[in-house]
Amino acid sequence: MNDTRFSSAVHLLILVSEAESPMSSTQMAESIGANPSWVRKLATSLREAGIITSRPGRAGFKLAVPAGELTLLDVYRAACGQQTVRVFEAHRNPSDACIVGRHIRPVVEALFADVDEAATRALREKTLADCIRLLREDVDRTGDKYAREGGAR
Amino acid sequence: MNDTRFSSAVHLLILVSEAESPMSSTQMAESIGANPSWVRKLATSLREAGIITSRPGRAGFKLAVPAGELTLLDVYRAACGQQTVRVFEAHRNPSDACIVGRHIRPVVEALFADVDEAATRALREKTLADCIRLLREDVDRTGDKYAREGGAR
DNA sequence: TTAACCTGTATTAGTAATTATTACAGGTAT
DNA sequence: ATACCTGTAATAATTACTAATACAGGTTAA
Repeated sequence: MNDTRFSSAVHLLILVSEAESPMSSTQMAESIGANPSWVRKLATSLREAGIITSRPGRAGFKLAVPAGELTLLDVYRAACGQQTVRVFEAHRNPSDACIVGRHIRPVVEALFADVDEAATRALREKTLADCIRLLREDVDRTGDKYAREGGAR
Repeated sequence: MNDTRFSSAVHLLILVSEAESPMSSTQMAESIGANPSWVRKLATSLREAGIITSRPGRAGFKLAVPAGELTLLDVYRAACGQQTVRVFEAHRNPSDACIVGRHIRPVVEALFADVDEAATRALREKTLADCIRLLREDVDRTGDKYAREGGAR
């Protein structure tokens, strides 16, 4: 997992939560800096997980859950399709001809499991509302205006 | 960072620590299931970090630090060239034309920093000796023989 | 009711990250 | 002096990720 789906999903959900007028996938893709089709696929994952709602033919994604109750672990699971965060990649072809090669897998898996669990726990402690709060703080800090160009975003 | 250097480095260090007779990079590459040249590059990183010693022209990598004092964070830093574990990748092109795009970076960075720190802490708590212990347990559990084919590996 | 825009999805192409391959200049040991 | 080794560079191949394109419907508003 070295993709940007999780990061983009957080961005997307902030847009969904905060936009004054409903945004289309194309508009969100422009804000995220990604491809509209890719964004729709990401949105589909979030919808299937029950995080947002959407309907064919009609702009207007909506949060299906209060931002304060949506943990980033939920977001991660939906966006990346994995129950637990996967921090490292195990080497794929250890040799069975060697005693170390024959037994390295469970070793690595046990180690990784602990790291993964620590990362997963960290994600569970945060919600989308925390993200929105951080964003607003940064907006305030920089003196930027929250509404701009018509207020839609 | 989605490569297998960390996982491979652990494997390599176990070999270095446990092999009865010194192994060459080619032998280690065979055990790891990777390319000899790539393994030598990995070994170079470990040597530069003071984790192992080696000399041109002569097989025989050696641990430069007691296995019980070598944390996996040390290994990670040497193998991957990063001070802290990097769990997620941030999306690269958020648009400055959008208020969310303008302020999402610090939000994402703050979130990621917490996750990274949790993962980094987990790595710091483990040593190479723990890995070797796990490996031996698995060897015992499966009834495999630790020495085999001459005992070298 | 038709034009404009939308979602959802599939397919293919492009790009970037990762590893393999090859090569070779020396060092070391038997 | 032969065989094997490390260290390193350059290039190719592979894989993972994203972009691009297309299109079948759904929806809205003039």
